[in-house]
Amino acid sequence: MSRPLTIGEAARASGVSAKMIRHYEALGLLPPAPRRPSGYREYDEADLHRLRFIRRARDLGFTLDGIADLLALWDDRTRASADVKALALAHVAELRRRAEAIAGMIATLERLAATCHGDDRPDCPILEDLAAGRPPPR
Amino acid sequence: MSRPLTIGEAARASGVSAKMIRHYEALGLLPPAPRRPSGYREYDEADLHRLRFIRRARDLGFTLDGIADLLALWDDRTRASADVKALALAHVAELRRRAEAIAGMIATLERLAATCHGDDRPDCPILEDLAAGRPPPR
DNA sequence: CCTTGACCTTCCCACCGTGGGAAGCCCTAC
DNA sequence: GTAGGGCTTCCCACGGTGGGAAGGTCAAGG
Repeated sequence: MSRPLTIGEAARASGVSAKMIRHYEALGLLPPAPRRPSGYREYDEADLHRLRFIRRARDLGFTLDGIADLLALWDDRTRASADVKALALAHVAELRRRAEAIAGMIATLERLAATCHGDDRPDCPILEDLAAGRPPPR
Repeated sequence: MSRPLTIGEAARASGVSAKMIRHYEALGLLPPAPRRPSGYREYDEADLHRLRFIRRARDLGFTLDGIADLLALWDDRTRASADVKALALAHVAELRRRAEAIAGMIATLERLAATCHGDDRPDCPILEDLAAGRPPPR
């Protein structure tokens, strides 16, 4: 039974900035915080829990939309674990797509950089390749 | 010596949308296009070349700032190829950082998903882990 | 010549997620 | 009672892209 926290304290304790806490509340990820007569928001342990949940999910690359879905499942004690797993795996698939895209870029750039002698002469296969600009696929 | 292109034709030929062509011009990545008396922009082969350069650089994940740097080097016929190579390798380093961050997320999520039985029972280690929310590193 | 439809112009607004900062009130410790 | 830090709301910015409104222009066909 501890004293309620101010938004700044909740921010420090959760790793979510005060600015973002207000924003998440406005988005509906958090229930509207109760207010002191002065208008100050108050937070308790349950709110901290939810904030840390959000923080962790963001660290795992979930979008706020995805987090909203996760929170809905979290709030529903009768959810099937399969639902959560499906969400997680769909996100993994998305992350893999991004990773592959990046890997492709790295491969191309490494290949180009390898053929660039990198001295003070001006000719450079990297720029030449960029300039070549093969026919745009779309 | 062909007829100048309209912005729409340049867009189709370069893979950069008309909207983005105007935007890039406003940003200074492209020189202001000459105009017909009606105000229509006109593009020639050199412009197409530059647009395809930008398109390709974006496909390789360069930011518009990075592209501005690349274009400056491209425009400077006396640049040292080492300068270009340094830019490219710095970008590769950045891409690698992103790829590693994503790989970490994937690893964590896969580990969690593996321990989630994924049936219609409600208990789920994925949500439990998110909820646990270890002390925020910052 | 005139209409039609595709194209162009500028302008503003949206997304996502986050931060900066102004103007003004509140709370605590001295 | 005053100083300082914290809180409130509000608007604006970033990067990069798209949507769409309101209006002018072009080419082809009748």
